[in-house]
Amino acid sequence: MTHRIADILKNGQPDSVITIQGWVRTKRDSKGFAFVEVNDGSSMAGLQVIVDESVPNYETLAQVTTGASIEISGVLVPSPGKGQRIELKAQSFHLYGTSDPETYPLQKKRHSFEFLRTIGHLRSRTNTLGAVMRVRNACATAIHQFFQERDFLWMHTPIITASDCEGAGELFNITTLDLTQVPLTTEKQVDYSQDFFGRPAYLTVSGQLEAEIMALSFKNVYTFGPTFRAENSNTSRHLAEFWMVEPEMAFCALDGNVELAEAFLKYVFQYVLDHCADDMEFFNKRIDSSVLETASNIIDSKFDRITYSEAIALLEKADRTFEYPVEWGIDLQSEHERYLAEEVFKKPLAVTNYPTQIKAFYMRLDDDEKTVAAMDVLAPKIGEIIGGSQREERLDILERRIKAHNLPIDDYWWYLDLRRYGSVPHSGFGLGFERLVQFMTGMANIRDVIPFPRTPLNADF
RNA sequence: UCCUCAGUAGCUCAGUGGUAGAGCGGUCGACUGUUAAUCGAUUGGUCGCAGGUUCGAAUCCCGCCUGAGGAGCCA
Repeated sequence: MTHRIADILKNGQPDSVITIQGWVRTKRDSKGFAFVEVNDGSSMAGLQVIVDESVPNYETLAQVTTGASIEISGVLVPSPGKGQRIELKAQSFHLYGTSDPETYPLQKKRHSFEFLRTIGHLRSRTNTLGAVMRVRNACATAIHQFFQERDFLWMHTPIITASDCEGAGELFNITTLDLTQVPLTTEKQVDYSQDFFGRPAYLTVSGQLEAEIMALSFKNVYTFGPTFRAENSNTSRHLAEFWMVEPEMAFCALDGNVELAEAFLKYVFQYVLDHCADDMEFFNKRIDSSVLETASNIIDSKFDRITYSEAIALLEKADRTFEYPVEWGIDLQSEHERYLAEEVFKKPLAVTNYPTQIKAFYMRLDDDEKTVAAMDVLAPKIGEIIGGSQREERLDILERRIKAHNLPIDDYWWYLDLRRYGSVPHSGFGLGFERLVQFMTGMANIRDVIPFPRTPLNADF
């Protein structure tokens, strides 16, 4: 039986006989003995192992270099050196796979994230990416735990969609047609009747509409899965393939939606602090010295709530000029969102009731019809982290709004049916999972918080 | 997609018209408690690609490719 290094570092007692398996991070040689630091991905810190001449096969230690895979058995002893409570005195070791130091790209020194992206198959062995992946895993666990504790059903909404009526962003077309010989109709259009689904098909850009179907059967549901946008956007906040969390609640108005969003963020941040303390300290020390403060700020402060109109009033009386001028009716720019979250409130806030013209057709029309029941949660440093709304549940108004947006109303037959048969007020929101991990860790680039980022011109690994 | 910047050794970078450089890494050696070990020696190049100007180009000009930051769009 082998031991997990994280458990040994935390609970390992002197004189215990243990076996570990992992990858060598560094080796420090001296005459007659060497220190080997081994990491198995279970924690930020590795276990320091002392191998001296008395160990069988000592001569093969020369091949134990950075990146090599190894199994070591020995006795735990208190460490006389600084930096670790205990260390492993090796009695035997087995070298599984060597790692040629001439060509192994990871060095002991710090690498740029840009370089690490070019070695996506090895970067997860670094301190930072290791910490990111553990935090990412904890976030995902926290999300499921949060919703499951509240009896939300996890719903697997489709990844392939045959209607482009979701209306958010550019879609990836999927097809089994021979692209070197595309069948054409008599009107010289692509003849999709010969394609796999007999019609154009795409990768999903949102599971919301299907989540609404499920909410109107099970009351509270959530989706958590991959989402695709074919936008040619090259920023530190966009991916072509990302994961999205979308809760949807029946018999729930906008207030309940804001309450859920607040409870959700607090829960996830607390969970990660509880389960990834070392990793979070690492981010605070090496990546962004404000992540711990931000986390406690999220957990401890009651989110403020203001309407869009109140937000505009605050921006208009701000003693500074914005690149984008402020007036009622504009969509809030990132500079506006950051001003509100970072300088006015200095904590997360929910902005509600945006102008009808700038929001999606499915958001519930307010009584004056000038605004809709939308909500965005704005956070310091990151801006919008959650976007959601109460959905329009009134059939006649929804039909009117679909027409006003010049959308093909026949495509929405099933969405309208939900308002025809047992319609109820319902609400939900969407959260970009990678942006949450970014927010949590302080990582500047979204490509470094997902194992294998897909962006324009980049689909390696 | 737009704007700005960048691309030189395995990595991080210096080098603004005249012999291709440094630190780190790697290799070899020394060292009985290291922690980014230390010390000594050594190794290492299609200067992104293609064209042009020039006696001479990493350096100046044109085009392209790739990356980063910002913007837009958004999650």
